[in-house]
Amino acid sequence: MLPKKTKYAIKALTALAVVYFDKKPLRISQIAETEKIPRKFLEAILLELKNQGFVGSKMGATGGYYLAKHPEEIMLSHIIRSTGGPIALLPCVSLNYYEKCNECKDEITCGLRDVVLEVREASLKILSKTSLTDVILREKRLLRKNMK
Amino acid sequence: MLPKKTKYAIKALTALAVVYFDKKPLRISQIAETEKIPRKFLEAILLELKNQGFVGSKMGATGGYYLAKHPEEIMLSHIIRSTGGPIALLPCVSLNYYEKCNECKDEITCGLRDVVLEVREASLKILSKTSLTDVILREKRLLRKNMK
DNA sequence: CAAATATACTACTAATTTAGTAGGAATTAA
DNA sequence: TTAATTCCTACTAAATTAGTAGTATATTTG
Repeated sequence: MLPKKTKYAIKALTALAVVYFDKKPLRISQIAETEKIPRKFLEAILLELKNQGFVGSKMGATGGYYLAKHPEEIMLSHIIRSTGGPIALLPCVSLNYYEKCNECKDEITCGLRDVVLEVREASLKILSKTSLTDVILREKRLLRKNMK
Repeated sequence: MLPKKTKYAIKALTALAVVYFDKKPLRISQIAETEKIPRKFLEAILLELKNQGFVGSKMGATGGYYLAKHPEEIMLSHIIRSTGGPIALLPCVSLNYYEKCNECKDEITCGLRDVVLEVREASLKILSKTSLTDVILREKRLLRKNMK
């Protein structure tokens, strides 16, 4: 499961992506309200996202956050990794949270590892080609579909 | 990530699957040693797997555990679910650990949910058709491949 | 029957992770 | 100068994970 932090990060970045072309920053409290994310927690998350280059910020009155890259360039896999949400089912097949498997004498010939490797690849295939723009597009499609 | 419990469960069941046709039970301590699983922890896990119908047991001297079903019938998805390892990335798309998403006004039109739903389906497709027999087969194949 | 060897079962516990919160410093616009 | 905002450090409470301890119960074998 992804931590809430990761989910909040994706939600917040998507909110910023929606207004990307407005060229005006969005306040933390605005995002917190519309996305129903605890204010202070979101503050910490956005700060981290800033340090990782996803967003930029403007301080002081009329300040706020804005996307630092084009929403098409920000992939869900990037966000997940940067906010500590591992994609792999086991550490021994994780690209970013790799840990040697203590039990296995030989990882290369582990049958279980072979399976979870396949699962990771299937998941990553989707997450690494889905951008913030795609998330917004999906939302729009779903809305249309449910209007009818 | 899957909890260690789940990983240990799969490892232990695979060990039992290997000797399935011997018709003799395997002692906890034997499994614990060869799979490098903490003895007492494995004891608790096997007991749970027994209550869930995966394995049977024989008490007393010469006792131990054995698979209660044919290894081809036991799928990784079953084991993962029964030992508390969620497959989905978010609770709102989990079949067995579903929880309503507090943030979403409408889950049906959530773009993020749409993506993680796709990821869950891709993962499940693999895990629900991979049996203990398949895990052993993969292991054998990997061994041959690495011998050359 | 007694001893040895298993599993069965209940009840803890210690460490880690998660999901936050509190409070003030720094910055900027009006 | 004041109000509004982000920046930053330092906590904290609750939940989860990964076990362990100890004893009861069952079974084989001599």
